[in-house]
Amino acid sequence: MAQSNPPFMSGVPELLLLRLLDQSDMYGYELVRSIRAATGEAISLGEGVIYPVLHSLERNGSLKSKRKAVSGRTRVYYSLTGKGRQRLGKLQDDWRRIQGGIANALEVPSHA
Amino acid sequence: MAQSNPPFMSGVPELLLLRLLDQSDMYGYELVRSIRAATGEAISLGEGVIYPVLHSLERNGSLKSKRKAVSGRTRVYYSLTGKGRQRLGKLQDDWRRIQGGIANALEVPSHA
DNA sequence: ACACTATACCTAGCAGTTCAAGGTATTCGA
DNA sequence: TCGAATACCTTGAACTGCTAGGTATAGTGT
Repeated sequence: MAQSNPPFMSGVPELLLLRLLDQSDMYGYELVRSIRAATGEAISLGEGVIYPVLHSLERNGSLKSKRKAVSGRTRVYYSLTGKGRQRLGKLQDDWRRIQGGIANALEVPSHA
Repeated sequence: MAQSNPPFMSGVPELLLLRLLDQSDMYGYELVRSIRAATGEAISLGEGVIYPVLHSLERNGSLKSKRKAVSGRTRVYYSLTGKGRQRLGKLQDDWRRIQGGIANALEVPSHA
């Protein structure tokens, strides 16, 4: 059946979104800039990445949304659910694991 | 014509390969196990990942290979070239950058 | 009044990367 | 002698994330 596991290093956009939403509710457009800021400009994810992730997280119950009209414009604020907080924990663990693994490999003294 | 940049978090298999080969010459099958070991079992890349990367690195001049017969079996040993060492440096910098960015985002005190 | 930028939402389609699953051949241990 | 381990390899597909669009409203400068 050729059932493929997700690539070993994926889900980072999801992790960052959940992490920021754990600190405060935010809307999509805001998250785009917040991710850039929170990572010290190291990571810049476009709207084409953010919105689809937001939608799939809401579909699976990790987020819930609330539309809010602000001076004529509509914003969709997202907040974490219990399931989302759980998901965040798992992704954080996964990340630390692979991050630590790579750190190990890199820390070994160089041959030169 | 829809020219896409590589995903912001790719090239880790390549990084690990180059890093290990910087320590000592190795052959493909050996690298598969070395990566598992060096990362403390955190990352496990199959032969289907390793061999293609090895070949493309050789094609672009980052590695050179040397066939060696060992008790009837043929092993292909790879070693870093100058270009490969340069490539390793760049990938290491890239990695530290994005790794640091994510660390920043995660280190901010949690809302809970 | 008009244009231009920023805000704010969204989707389709593709490109690049990694993965699973095979295939070949030799050697070694039970 | 039969299976597991060694050692090489490729194909095809899955998955993620990127580019490039699209809509609409509000603010700013001229």
